[in-house]
Amino acid sequence: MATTTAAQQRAQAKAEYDAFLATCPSRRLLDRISNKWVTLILGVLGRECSRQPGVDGIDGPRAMRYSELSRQLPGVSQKMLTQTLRALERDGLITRTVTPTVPVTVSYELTDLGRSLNDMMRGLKVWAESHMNEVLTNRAAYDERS
Amino acid sequence: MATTTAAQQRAQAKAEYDAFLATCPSRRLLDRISNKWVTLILGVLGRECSRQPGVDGIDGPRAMRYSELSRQLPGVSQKMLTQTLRALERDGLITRTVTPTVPVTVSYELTDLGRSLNDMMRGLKVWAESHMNEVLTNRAAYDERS
DNA sequence: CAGTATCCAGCTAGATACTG
DNA sequence: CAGTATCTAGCTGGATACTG
Repeated sequence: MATTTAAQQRAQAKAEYDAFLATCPSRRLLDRISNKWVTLILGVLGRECSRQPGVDGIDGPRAMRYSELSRQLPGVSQKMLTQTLRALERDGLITRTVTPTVPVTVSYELTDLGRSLNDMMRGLKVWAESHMNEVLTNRAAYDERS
Repeated sequence: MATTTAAQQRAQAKAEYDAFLATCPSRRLLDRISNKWVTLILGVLGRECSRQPGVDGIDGPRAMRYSELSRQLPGVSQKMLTQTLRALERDGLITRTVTPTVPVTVSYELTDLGRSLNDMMRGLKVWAESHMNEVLTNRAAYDERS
């Protein structure tokens, strides 16, 4: 048979769609910010997010040391903290500054790009705070019914 | 010893933080929209996202049938499509309408809440389209260095 | 047509141990 | 202090098969 099968056509459509998604800026952005620790780190570095209970933060972006970040994010493993910080540095969202004291001092700070991202996330936060209750109500109602 | 150990204190801080995150609206929102198929389904139902190559869409929210959604989203498995549609319905973001023809006809449509979410996502899309290139450039530069 | 049911491979977060 | 290295358990997406 010289004609393509339905399965082949579907496979090709999928391949094209995957290629499209791989370059879609929105999808790439979502892939980055959907990570739990990414948003939390950006949050504490920019103090955009609600305060954690019992923790006082000085407002405005500022540099923070590795250990301080670790304390601000209870439950983060060293692996995830380091891994996430590296990824954010790689993307130019934060800077990593090493001061050769003994022992070494490392501090992290938002870049302009990182601050810009944080600003955008505020829109997301606003929507969440004004609509998530409705979502939760819907969810409860749905579960009730079934 | 009557005093708590450092490990105990850390465990408690983690528990408190987890509790905080569990109710944080922004986190809940991110948990919902970070899913690949969620954003894509909301996208095609609202026609907010860029068109897929070779696919023509009529603008404006409208109802779509299960099979049509399936065609618009090459590569989605039946399991994921159904699962995601159910989740969105549960959250009140889309409606599911069953018409008892033979065989049965089912159509999905955005609710006002779903449209509102789509509107918010447009902000995200704008940021992505104007900044993701910079992120990608930073990423490439970082990889170059190492 | 619009699903449901089941099974499995792959990824990843976290725990643990070690170090310049 | 600020990491690196390694191992594993658990979740989730996708493939496959079946159905009112």
